[in-house]
Amino acid sequence: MDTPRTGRPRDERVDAAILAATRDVLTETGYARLTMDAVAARAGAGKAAIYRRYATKQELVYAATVHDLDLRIPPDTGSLTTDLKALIDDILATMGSPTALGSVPGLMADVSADPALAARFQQTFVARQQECITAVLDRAVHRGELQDKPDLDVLHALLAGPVFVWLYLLRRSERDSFAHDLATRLADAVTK
Amino acid sequence: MDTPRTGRPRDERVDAAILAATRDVLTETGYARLTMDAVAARAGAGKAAIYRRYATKQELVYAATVHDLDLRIPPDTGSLTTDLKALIDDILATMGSPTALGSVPGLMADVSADPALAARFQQTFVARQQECITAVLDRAVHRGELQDKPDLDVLHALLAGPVFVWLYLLRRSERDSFAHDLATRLADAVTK
Amino acid sequence: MDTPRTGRPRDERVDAAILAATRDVLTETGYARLTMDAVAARAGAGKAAIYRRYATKQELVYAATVHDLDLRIPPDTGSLTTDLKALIDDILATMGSPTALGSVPGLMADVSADPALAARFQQTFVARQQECITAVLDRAVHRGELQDKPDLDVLHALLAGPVFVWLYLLRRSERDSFAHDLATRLADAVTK
Amino acid sequence: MDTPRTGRPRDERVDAAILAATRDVLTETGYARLTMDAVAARAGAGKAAIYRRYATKQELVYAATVHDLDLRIPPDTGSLTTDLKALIDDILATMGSPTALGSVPGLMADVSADPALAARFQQTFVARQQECITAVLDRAVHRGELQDKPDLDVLHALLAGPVFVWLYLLRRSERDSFAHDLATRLADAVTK
DNA sequence: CCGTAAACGAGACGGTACGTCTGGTCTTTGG
DNA sequence: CCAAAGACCAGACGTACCGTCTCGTTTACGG
Repeated sequence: MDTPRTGRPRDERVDAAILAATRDVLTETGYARLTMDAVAARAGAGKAAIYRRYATKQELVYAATVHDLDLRIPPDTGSLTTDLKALIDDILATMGSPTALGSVPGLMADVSADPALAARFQQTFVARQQECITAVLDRAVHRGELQDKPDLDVLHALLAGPVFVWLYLLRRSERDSFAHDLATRLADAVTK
Repeated sequence: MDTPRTGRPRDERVDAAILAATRDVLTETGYARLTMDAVAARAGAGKAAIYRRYATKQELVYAATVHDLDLRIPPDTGSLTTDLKALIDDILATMGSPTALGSVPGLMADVSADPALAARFQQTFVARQQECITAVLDRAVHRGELQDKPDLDVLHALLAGPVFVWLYLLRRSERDSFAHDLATRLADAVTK
Repeated sequence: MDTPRTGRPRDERVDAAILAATRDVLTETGYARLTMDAVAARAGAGKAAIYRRYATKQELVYAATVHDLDLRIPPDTGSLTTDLKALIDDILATMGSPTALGSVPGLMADVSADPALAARFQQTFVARQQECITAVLDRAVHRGELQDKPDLDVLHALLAGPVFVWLYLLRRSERDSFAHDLATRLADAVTK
Repeated sequence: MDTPRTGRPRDERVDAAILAATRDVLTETGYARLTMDAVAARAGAGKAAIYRRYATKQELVYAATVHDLDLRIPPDTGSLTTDLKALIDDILATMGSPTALGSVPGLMADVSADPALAARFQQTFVARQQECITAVLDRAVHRGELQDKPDLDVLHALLAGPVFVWLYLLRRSERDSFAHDLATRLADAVTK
């Protein structure tokens, strides 16, 4: 490894302060108006301390945001429809937090512009969502609700896409009824 | 109105050159690295000529991009599934053009950050997509494939969301098979 | 020339404001604590306006300082000693101004570190001082006070050097008596 | 005093390495581009080892430079002119060394900006030069070459100033002829 | 057919943020 | 307690971009 053996170690409180400050600024002003100086000032840190950890502004926002978007495998609720509903609720909750609302659209733009960031996005965010979907589908197969599992990418797109569009583009109907309607229709779409 | 009565009229070739230059720059370098100076230089125009037409960079990109995203009402293909397939193909084609690939994610970030832009986005892009969806659903009801039409926003999210996710996030499976799979499952989801 | 033919011309008031602001900041805080941001703020200008005119901080300070160090040919006072006294007084006045006191030592360091700046320094400041010395010597020869003129560089060093040392290093004796003593001794040194 | 009584004694090799590294960097890149990190790296030392010895960058450069500028009382050569010549040669040699050429102008800027440093400069460098001048003058008085000694500060300025200007500003004529010419004229200036 | 008004290319303007670098301090491990 | 290593804060550096403004010139329309 290239881990240094000597010298002053990184201060974990600085790590935390930087990420917390980033989230604060994102929540208050949104991605477009986030500045590195503002984050540094808020964190009580120097800019060098930030750039020692993250090479660019995009990496910083990525790190501060993606960590909070982490999903847990949804608990078994007894049926495919309710499992999907739980998963959708979880995604809506994480992607709909005040911080996420301010940062995710900008983050998506960064990710689609930077292959390196895109690769990391695949391995963390996308992979994690697909794990959760796989778990739900496996349970449905085990219950006998499904004969064969649909293409994972298609189902992923069918689940995450509508949530994304509703959160960042439409946001008109009531949230829970949207989640319920979506879960029901997805179950139908999958079970044919 | 604020229509001027006298003075030199706007040169339409400048209009066209600006939009063409914007699309070129978007395609080559993407939204993040598009600069107004680059567009002006490419168009052989001054920056004032751009700002006379578009108040901000966002408006310029919006105008250059959204015009090409315009959908036509899909022709009647005889069934709901094939109608949906045609609509999805159309959306994939317009949103998947080289220009759109470079600009849409950034444009979405702008839209979600600027309420004024969001309103215009609703009235043009979103409304147009929903018109097409409504036409397809009406035909399905008329054919007797559907009893009652689902909530428009939910179906819109169900259709546009997966397309968006596949284009800008996943893009792994083959395009036509994705479109086919998605159309089939949407038809199932709608007809129950 | 590479003078641009089109475009907005430089605003002379900005030129003046930048130089005036530079002199103000030099006088108030000295060279070591002068910052480009402070100059820009004081001038009511953007940093780009400064860097469009001066490539580096050194060039800016050089331009702002050297202009004020310009000497006039001393008037004929009737004798070599009094001519030298007048010249020394002039140098003491220009190099001893509040702005010069704050900037000259730093400027000398820049000049001796940057050959390009040194060349310009030779052609303006140094050449101008030597013109004045030459004029004084010529008059002395014409009066018959001198048979042959001493080496110009040596006399230049003999005149400017002590002034420099007194101003920036010693500064203990009373100024006019120093000038008088120096002028007398230089006249002796020259006339043998 | 703040002399430590216990613990590990300072490593004299580190002392030497720091000063040697400072002189190397000064010679190679000049004062303006000397950084503490560069000195530390070159010395194979940590920055703390430097700051434990010198409070500021200025003090470090001062220490590294001034030590080499130390003059010895010039030996009696039999006449005022030759004594002055010997002293001038010594000053030219010390202030004209590669290290001094790179550091003295910057050092002068520091000294004139920082009263504390100026005081130490007076007590070491300036005082030492004046000791040498005094010794030369005393000998001249003793020989009967001089009736009364001139003002020490004025003579100091008359001697050191020209040397400084020639070394750092003009540097055109041949060195030894400059020294000879200067010594002769100073002797004339002093003896009237 | 001439004057007015607004368009045009070019590029300077004030302002803001970027990512880098430096100075001087602090904190670790190890001798 | 001292050593090297290197993280820390603060803040200046020079660059890039935005949206505005100013130049000198060109081009339509109305009187």
